[in-house]
Amino acid sequence: MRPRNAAATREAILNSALEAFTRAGYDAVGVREIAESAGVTAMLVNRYFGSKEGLFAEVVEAAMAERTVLTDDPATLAADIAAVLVRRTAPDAGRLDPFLLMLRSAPNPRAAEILRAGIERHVEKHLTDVLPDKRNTEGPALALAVIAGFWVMRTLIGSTELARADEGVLEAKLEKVFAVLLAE
Amino acid sequence: MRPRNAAATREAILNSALEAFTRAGYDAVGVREIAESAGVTAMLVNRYFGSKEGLFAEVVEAAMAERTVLTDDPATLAADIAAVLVRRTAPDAGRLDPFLLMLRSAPNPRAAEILRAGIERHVEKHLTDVLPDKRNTEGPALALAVIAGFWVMRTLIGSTELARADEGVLEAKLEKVFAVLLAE
DNA sequence: CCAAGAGGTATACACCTGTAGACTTAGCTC
DNA sequence: GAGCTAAGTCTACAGGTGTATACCTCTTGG
Repeated sequence: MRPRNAAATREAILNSALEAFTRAGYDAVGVREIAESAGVTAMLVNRYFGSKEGLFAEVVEAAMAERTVLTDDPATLAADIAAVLVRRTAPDAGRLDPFLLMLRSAPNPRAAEILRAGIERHVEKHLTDVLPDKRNTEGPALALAVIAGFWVMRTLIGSTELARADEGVLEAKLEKVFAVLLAE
Repeated sequence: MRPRNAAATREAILNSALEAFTRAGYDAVGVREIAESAGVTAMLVNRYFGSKEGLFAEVVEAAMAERTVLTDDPATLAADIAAVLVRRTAPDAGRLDPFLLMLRSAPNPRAAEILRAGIERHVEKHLTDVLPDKRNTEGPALALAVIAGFWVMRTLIGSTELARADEGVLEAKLEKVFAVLLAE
């Protein structure tokens, strides 16, 4: 049995919740399930985080705050995003990405609102900061939409076309798309 | 009370289910709720459709089979898709689109598989048929990903940037993206 | 050494879930 | 008008949901 340690237990719950919410989405995961994975009772979760919704909010905050933007060089940004996107959505890739967390939990309206705030405050902001042209505000938002859509079709839906396609071709086409959106 | 009529009742259940699944997603809707909207008992739903999953499969089939591709002219295809996409995802638009059905139900793996089959057999096929270049098979799949992503961010998440942006600008940028993906 | 408080658990409630089996009732045919 | 069959309903079950209240127990400070 783990020694009593509030901070460590909190962390364990948070990790367990991140894994579960990312794997199955907000609605499909029970508080008891998260608690058990953390070696703890369901009620302790609510004691530390107030409610399932409060826990989710902290998970989102932690997941989105990690810097995911890949380069600071606007010239190679489109190519970098395309490459990382294709790699991370590959059928054999590890499945623990903020976009998965978002897409699997977005159907719940309260979760969606929390996600919107997190995305805008962190991910979208990171992307905007790298771009030189501050007037192109739709660009980052549309780029995130493309990333989200690619995740949906390749991972959630499991499109056979996107699974079969040559990754080099996908990457090249996506790079063109991001170039169009982030340019000017 | 509606006169006894199996065909009409089936139809009523199907309509009610389409509305409910599109509004809330597969997991968030109960069979009782669908039944009640159709003026019927929950058990009748299962009697006609075997199970909730069977009902969902029929709903998806019906929703996807409706031809949604807008023009047969490849020259104006990119512009048409962009225009309709922006219009249908507008904040005040009616919310009954196959993409919403898909995105809200995709977190459930069994629902996702049903959706994948429906998408590929109908929507993706329609789009592919219009294109002249039969070797560009990733194009339609990627275009669907972009459409899905735009729906997610604008409707499910409620991105403030995509809500605030000028619709003409969004449409223009999306047209460029679809042009890149669907060209040659 | 022992009490106080933090860390954690047990029990319970009110409600909802999909669906199986037995039942009732309305409508058409003869 | 009687009777059969299709259309539809009732009851029930086994389990799961989030979370509020009351409780226990380990660790630490005096």
